[in-house]
Amino acid sequence: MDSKVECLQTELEKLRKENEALKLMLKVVSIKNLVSQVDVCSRDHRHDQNDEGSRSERANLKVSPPALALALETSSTTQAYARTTFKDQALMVKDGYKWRKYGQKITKDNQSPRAYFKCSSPGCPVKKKVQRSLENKSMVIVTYDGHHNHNHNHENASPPPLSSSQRGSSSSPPLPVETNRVALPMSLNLDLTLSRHADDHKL
DNA sequence: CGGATTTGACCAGCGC
DNA sequence: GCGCTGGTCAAATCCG
Repeated sequence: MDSKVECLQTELEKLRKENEALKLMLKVVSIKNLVSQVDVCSRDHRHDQNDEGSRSERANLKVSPPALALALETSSTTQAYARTTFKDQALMVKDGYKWRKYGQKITKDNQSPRAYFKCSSPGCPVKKKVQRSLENKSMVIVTYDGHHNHNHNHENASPPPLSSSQRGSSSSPPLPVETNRVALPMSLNLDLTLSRHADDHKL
C-alpha cells in the first residue's frame, strides 16, 4: 500500500515538473503567436481597404479556444492548426462559424482525406479546407480562403465566444464542450502537442 | 420534410 | 496534347 502511495507521489511530482515545463513552453508559444499576429495586423493596415471580414476572422482566431492553435495568414488565406479527435472523421473544426461541407478528396501528398467547406451564411464567400496533419494525426490543418462578410453566426448569439466556437458547425457530433476549457491536466497535455507543433512551424 | 452530408463525376490548371 | 491532381458540383442518402 505504502509503495503504491509512494509511486503515486513520484508520479505526481513528475507531472508537476512536466506541468511547469509545459507552462513555460506555452508562454513562449503564445508570445510567438502574438508577435506574428501583430505583424500580420500591421501589414494589413498598410494595404487594406475593405478588410472588415478579415479583422473579425482574426479576432476569431485570437479568442478561439486552444483547439485553434496557430495561424499563418497570407493575403486572403489563413492557415491554422486545430486539434481534433481521431474519432472525428468528418474533420469538423469548431471555429464559431457555420460551415456546409461540399466535398472531400484524398490528396497525393496526404492520404488522409481533405474536406472542403463553405460558410453557410448566405452571401458569404469564405471557404475552408480541413486536412489531418501528416506528422500529428490528432491535429488538422485548416486553410481558410477569403474573409467573412458577417459576424459569428447568430445560432450562437447567446453563449460566450469560447463555447460558441465549440459548437460552431451545427450538425456534427460536437466534442464534449468541456474538453478544451476545464480539465487542466488535459489541456496542458494537449498544449504540449500544440506547442510542439507551433514550434515546428515557427522555427 | 428540409437541411446537411456523402461521394462519384466533372472541370480547370499545370507540368511534361 | 495528354495525363495528373486539386477543387467543385449535384444527385443520392442520411438525420433530426
